Amino acid sequence: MNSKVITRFAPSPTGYLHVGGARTALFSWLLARHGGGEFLLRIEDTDLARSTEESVTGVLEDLRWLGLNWDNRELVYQSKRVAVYDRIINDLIARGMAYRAYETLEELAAQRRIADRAKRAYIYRRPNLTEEQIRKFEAEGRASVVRFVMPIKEYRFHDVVLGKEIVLAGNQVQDFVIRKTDGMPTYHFAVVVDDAEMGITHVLRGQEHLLNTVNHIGLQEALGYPRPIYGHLPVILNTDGSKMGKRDRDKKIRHHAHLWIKNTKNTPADLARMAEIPAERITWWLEDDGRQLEGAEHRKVMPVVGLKENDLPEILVHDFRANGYLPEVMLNFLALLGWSPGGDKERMSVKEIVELFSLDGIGKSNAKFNREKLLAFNTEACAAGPEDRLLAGMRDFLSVNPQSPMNRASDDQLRNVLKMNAGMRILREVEEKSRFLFVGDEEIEYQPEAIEKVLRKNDGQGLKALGEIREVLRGVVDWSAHGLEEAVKQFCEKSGLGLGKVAQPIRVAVSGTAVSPPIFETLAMLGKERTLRRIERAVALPAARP
RNA sequence: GCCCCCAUCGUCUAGUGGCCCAGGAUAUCUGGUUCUCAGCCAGAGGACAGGGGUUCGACUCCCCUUGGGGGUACCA
Repeated sequence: MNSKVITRFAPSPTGYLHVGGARTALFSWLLARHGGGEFLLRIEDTDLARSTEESVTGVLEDLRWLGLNWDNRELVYQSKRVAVYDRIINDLIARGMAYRAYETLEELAAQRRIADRAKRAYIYRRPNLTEEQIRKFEAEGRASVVRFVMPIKEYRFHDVVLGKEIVLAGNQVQDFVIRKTDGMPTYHFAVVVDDAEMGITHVLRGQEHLLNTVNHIGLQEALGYPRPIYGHLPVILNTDGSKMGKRDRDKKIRHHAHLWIKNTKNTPADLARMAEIPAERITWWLEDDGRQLEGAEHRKVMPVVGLKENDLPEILVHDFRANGYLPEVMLNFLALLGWSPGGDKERMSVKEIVELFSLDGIGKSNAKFNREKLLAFNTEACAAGPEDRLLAGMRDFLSVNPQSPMNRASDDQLRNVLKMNAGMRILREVEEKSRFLFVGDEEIEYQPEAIEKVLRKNDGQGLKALGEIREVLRGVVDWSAHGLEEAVKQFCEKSGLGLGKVAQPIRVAVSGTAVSPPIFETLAMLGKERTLRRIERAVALPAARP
């Protein structure tokens, strides 16, 4: 009975789920599913200031999209369990294993500075307060935290991912805070209590927690809790080696900010004004590549410098969804980021991954997130995907892109579009290449470069061809991809024009761009009437740049 | 500064002392296919960070150096 594996994912709802968190969740989920165990979800919202219900909703939705289902019907919210934590903390205090500490943040910072100047690590140890001092602090109404009396000794634990014993010397441990001035427990305390109460057997988490584990062990020993098995996952990095989620987006926005300033002859101060951010903040940011803006500031700067959300590299699970990656591909790719079944096996279904998963296949070193490979995986999955799978994927993609005109398409139309777009890499490409099929004939926006290059170049050669092919198309009776191909190819042969010289002008006329699905299928789907109307409109375009 | 972790092609990795002058994927390059984009097909180049040990034998074990990452919060 006690051999049953119980794992958990415990996000703190301070933002949406990013790929690092998703991978942690995935590995915990895999560990549970592989052994027929349980996977539980808990919301670590002890940081009242940063936690939001909105991000809880978002994280849950992303997990559902990925198919990482959890087994507890009732979610555990730490913020709702303060009474439980309080009881245990008060008991620790009564037993002399925890105590109130009265230093202000400033006082602590000053002590750290002193240690820093002496080139020592700052270690907090219990100050010797007299009864009288304590009474005075309390009388002053001075705020206090509760610190745990961390037994000073060497701590060691086995890490299943690293496959080794982690040792921390006694002089490295300190009395850490377990209850904050606002009355909330710290992460370190709540995590220990909840893991024990939920019967968690295996804790997989990011490597940033590696040394925190000794604090948790200290607490477990004081409270008489069993120690779960720990495994600390390597970090996922950006291509430039920075931590994933941090730098890539900032870098791109900064780049565009510089371009914007250069091209529009504006100043950083103008940018600051238009983005409604203090000018000092913007100049501070722009003058050093090592500096970064906050997410909220990014969102203000982006529209000013002409960037849209999906111009930025994807970091959040939701970004990948909104760009049209398939969740099972994300899972496959994420699983491979730091784990391998051994041998040459790479493309796996979720079921296979569950079957093959094991802790000792997890790597120890940090991995850089490689978008090209993910793209290749997605391309392959799209090519292999059954029609219904792709249709469902497309519907899901459209549901998170409600502004797309393709939301108007029927299932049959979508199936058709999907088929025409064989070779797609992500569903967003399908949308971008085919959306023109679902907008009104008068709403087609011609791209200036396309007009120039395909229609006007060489004395309006394209326009001329377009005028001629219009007549041919008017006479086409069998308006199917096949019938159209026959008619157009015949025309090409007769007039000595390459197919490209004819297809491109038609493409621009019906889509407004130089890129579309194969032309005959496209025209067949658009229908004779709409095709001719769009060609009319294009033919009427001025022959030279106005 | 102090503490901790890590180290195979550009990237993700296989490899657990001889099967490896290192395999796969992706990216790159070359050629082919094509009405655009994408795709597809064929082929090529590309790595054991450096230095010491241990051993008959090290990519594999040990040590040092270097490099990368994490922690050093009343954030998680």
